[in-house]
Amino acid sequence: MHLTRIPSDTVFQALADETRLRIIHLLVETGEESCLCELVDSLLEPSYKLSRHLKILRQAGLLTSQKEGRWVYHRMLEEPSYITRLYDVVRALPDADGVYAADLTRFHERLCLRDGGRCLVGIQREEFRAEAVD
Amino acid sequence: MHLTRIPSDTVFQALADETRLRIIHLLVETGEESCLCELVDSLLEPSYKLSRHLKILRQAGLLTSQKEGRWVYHRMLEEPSYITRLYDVVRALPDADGVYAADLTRFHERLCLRDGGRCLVGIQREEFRAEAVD
DNA sequence: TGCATAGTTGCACTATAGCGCAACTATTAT
DNA sequence: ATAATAGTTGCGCTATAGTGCAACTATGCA
Repeated sequence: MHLTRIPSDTVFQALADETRLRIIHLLVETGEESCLCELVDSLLEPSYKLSRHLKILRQAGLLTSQKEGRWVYHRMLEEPSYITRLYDVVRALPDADGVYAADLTRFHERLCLRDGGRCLVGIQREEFRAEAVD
Repeated sequence: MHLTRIPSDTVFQALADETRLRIIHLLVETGEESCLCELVDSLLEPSYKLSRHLKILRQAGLLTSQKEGRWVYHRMLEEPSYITRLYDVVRALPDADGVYAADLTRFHERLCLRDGGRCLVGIQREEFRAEAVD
C-alpha cells in the first residue's frame, strides 16, 4: 500500500498529540469517515490546524483521505495489524475530562446534517467560518 | 499507584522515540527486569542517555524502578489495561532493520553474567565504561 | 465568468525534546 | 577513610513540533 517504510516511532509520534488523539478517537470509535468541516464542528478547532494534523496522520500510515468534489473524506486504515492493535489502545484510554465524549456528541449531531450519507454543508460553527469580505 | 493523572498523549509521547521503543521492546519481549548497565551493554547506548529515557518512561507510568544496592532494576508495569494493549502493539511492530533482534541477542548474552538472577558486574563494553582517572 | 467556500500550506514565532559533556550522589569493597 | 563504580542530572546547544495568520488552490454554483 505505502511504498515508504514508516519507522515505528513515527507511528507513536502521530498519536503523541492531544488533537490528533481526539481525531483518531472519534474515527475509531465511530468507524465513520469524516470530512474536515465535520471535524471542525466536532472538535471545535480551526480547519488549518486539523488539516495539518490529518496530514501527519496520513504520513504516519494511519489515515487515508479521499477527495470527493469539494470535500475530502478521511478514515482510519485497518492495516497492518499493529495499527488495529493501536486502536484497541485508543478505545481503552480513560476519558477523565470527558473530551472524547463531548467530541462524539457533537459529531453525532453533525452527522444528522448529512444527506445520503454525504456532507453537503460547510462549517456550521460561526467562530470557525471564513468571514465573508464585507 | 501513581497519584498524578497522566494525559493520554503523554503515554504515546513516551513511545515516540526509537531508543525508548528499543528499551520497551526488550523488556516486554523478555518479561525481564534489567539494570542500567545491562541495558547499556544490550542497546550499546551511553548510560546517561538511557537513564534519562528510563526516567521519561517512569513518568509516563510505563515503568517501575527499584533500587537494590548499587543497582537499579527496571521493569514494565502491567496496569492499567491500555498499557498491556500497548505492549501488544509493541510486540506486533515490524523489525525491518533487525535492531530489536540484535538488542535481544546481546541482552540474552548479558544475562548469562548474572549470579543468582542478579547483576553483579558493571558495564562490560569498553566504549561505555567510565574511564579511570589514570 | 465570477463568487463563495472546502481545504491546504508558506512563514515567522515559540516551546520543547534529545543530545554530549561533565559534575554530581550513593553504595560497596579494600 | 578512600577509591571505584552504578546511576543521575544540570547546562548549553541544536533540531524540530505545534501554532496563528494570511495567502493560496480547487471545486461548484449563480
